[in-house]
Amino acid sequence: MDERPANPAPRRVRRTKADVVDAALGILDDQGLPDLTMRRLGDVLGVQPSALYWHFDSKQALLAAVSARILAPMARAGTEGLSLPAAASALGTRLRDCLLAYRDGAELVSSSLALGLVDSPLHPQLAAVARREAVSESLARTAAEAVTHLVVGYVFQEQQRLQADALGLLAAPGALAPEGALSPAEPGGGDFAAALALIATGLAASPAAAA
Amino acid sequence: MDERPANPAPRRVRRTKADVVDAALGILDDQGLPDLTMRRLGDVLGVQPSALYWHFDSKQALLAAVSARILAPMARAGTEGLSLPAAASALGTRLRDCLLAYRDGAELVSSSLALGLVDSPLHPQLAAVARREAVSESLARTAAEAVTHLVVGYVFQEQQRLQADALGLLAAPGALAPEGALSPAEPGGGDFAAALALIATGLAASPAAAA
DNA sequence: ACCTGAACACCGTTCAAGT
DNA sequence: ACCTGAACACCGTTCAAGT
Repeated sequence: MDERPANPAPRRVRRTKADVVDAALGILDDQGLPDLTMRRLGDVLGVQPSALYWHFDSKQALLAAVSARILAPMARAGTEGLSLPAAASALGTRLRDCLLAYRDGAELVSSSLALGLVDSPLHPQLAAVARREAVSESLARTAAEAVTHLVVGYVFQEQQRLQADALGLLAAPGALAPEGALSPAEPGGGDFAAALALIATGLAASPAAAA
Repeated sequence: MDERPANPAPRRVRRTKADVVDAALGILDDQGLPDLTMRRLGDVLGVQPSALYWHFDSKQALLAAVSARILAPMARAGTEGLSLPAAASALGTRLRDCLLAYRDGAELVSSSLALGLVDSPLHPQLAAVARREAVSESLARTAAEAVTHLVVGYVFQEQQRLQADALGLLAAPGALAPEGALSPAEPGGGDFAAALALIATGLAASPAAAA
């Protein structure tokens, strides 16, 4: 995955793919996705924007690598002893945490996922659970896709609201809302858990034929 | 919603908000979202790009109006005699049709929805069903959000694949895939229906206390 | 192998001014 | 009320050339 040579202690002065992704994650987290431009990234790395095209074919490819890094903790999630519904629920919660860990994480991952530039974060684990539990693998795939879309959609909305509220706190001209309720006119808040449970319940009630 | 004066047959020569949205939908459908720029839209309307800022505060506001038009058929969907799970399923299918009706429809609606610039397309109808069926309104809201995120996520991915395949058919350099299978390496295809059924099943099995 | 410098073909938005 | 013209401050990407 990296073009670093085989000899030990390479003492690089040049940037590597991982360095570029590091810098991009930094910009993403404290400036947001719209400010993650090739020019700003070049500035942070002390390099011309055009230099980035030696490391990545395009900005989309770069963003896919950033997405993969955001999703990396998903590969280390344990599902030992869990049923398929329980695993789907646990992995959905964990995916939400991964996306919330970086500003605009859900928006970024959403598009990398839609473009097929990053792997489905839940499928390998849920497929393994299905094999162990003698449940249909196609049900596992359906569960992975349903939970992924649900979580990404929820967190996308959640992160936009977080930023809107943050701007509101700084830029509200006259009447600030009392310190009680955030976002007064906003209807639906945090029933993410209820929605995730809906899918788990559906899984538990599904005719789970053997693979 | 429109600034057209009250007298009948106004014989306008100037553009109205609806005209701008019409033109935007045209560009969207046959050039795609990345080509829906204020400059191209000005060209189509025979107007300077800056003129669009008299009709809309920003490009985002314009895109929200386009999203609302794409979602307009949802308001005319009937749910008479349906249970909450059946209504959720039927409306989910109809939402998919709305999004598929325009190129990049899901991507566009996804961001308008996340930014809170467009109304939830399923909530009013499902809330009405819940009242009629004496089911908790919070369950209806959860169902509306879950189905919406699921459908939008699925169709987003679906539309990206459609375009990738279309490009592949035109641009494939040497070996074209045999006319049998589209997108050979693509893993999961069309179990959208299965995922939607998962939510409906979960709804049917939920403890639906009265509102 | 890794990067510079310069260019190309664009963007969204603002704003004074016109009619 | 509706729009022009010009400007501002940006974009992603390519490509010859350097080291």
